[in-house]
Amino acid sequence: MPIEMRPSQSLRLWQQVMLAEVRDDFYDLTTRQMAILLTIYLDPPPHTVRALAEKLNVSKAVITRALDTMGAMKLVSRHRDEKDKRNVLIRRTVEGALYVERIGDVIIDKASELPI
Amino acid sequence: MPIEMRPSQSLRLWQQVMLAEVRDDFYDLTTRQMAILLTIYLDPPPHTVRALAEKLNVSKAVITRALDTMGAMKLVSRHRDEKDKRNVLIRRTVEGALYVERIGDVIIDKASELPI
DNA sequence: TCAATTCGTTTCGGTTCCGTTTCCAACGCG
DNA sequence: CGCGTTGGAAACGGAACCGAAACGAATTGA
Repeated sequence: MPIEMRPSQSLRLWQQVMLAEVRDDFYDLTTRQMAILLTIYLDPPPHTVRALAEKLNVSKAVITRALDTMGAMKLVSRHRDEKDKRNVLIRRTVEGALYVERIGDVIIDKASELPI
Repeated sequence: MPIEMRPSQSLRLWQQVMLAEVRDDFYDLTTRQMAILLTIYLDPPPHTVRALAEKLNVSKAVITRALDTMGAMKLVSRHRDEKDKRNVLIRRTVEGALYVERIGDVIIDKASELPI
């Protein structure tokens, strides 16, 4: 069964998750960074800079910088593609997996508390 | 009935909404700005800088700056409280209401498309 | 009345992000 | 081999944001 929500519920859910994120500010990711992170963790690998840039409709430089930031946070890691050494493959990390998992927990938690 | 989701569904929903936001970049709001905007539109007025700052657990300066930005985008408006002229009351705008409504539409849309 | 408090804004110095352009190593094809 | 193409990073100047602190105006209350 597909998830069904009324407009007021969807917005309230969004607000509650955003508030949780701001209040406990685990990592202060931008919307773009969050979209990149989730794509890396949810879509099947391999992930390259170029492919991510196309999927998000942004420039490659945006992806490179986001990977710099999230790499420093240890949320993702970069590795040269040995098959084609021009490519960089982006991989998940244990820390990143935990972070993403926690986001999912927050969403489910807030969804379950939603007024009917 | 409360909304129920499995972890994979919740994360996929989050990703899809983030991707929609990034790709069509309507307004490029930060997580904080989005939390503030939704609170103004979903929680009952009146909204003051101080109350918003407490609700989000951030400094008043953060709220002031976010209101500057979103005010320039015409998503919210500021008015002096005539009862107590130290206060600033933050109000909704037509443009902001449309924007918030659209976010709700995206969430519902993406939720309905979620794999079972 | 006048000092203390409250509210929101502004300023400071610093960091991070942005878009664009330029660069370089690796590839692939003639 | 040489040369155009590709993938990603680096460089550039500009814009936005940050926390902390200082600031004025409005209010309170002794």
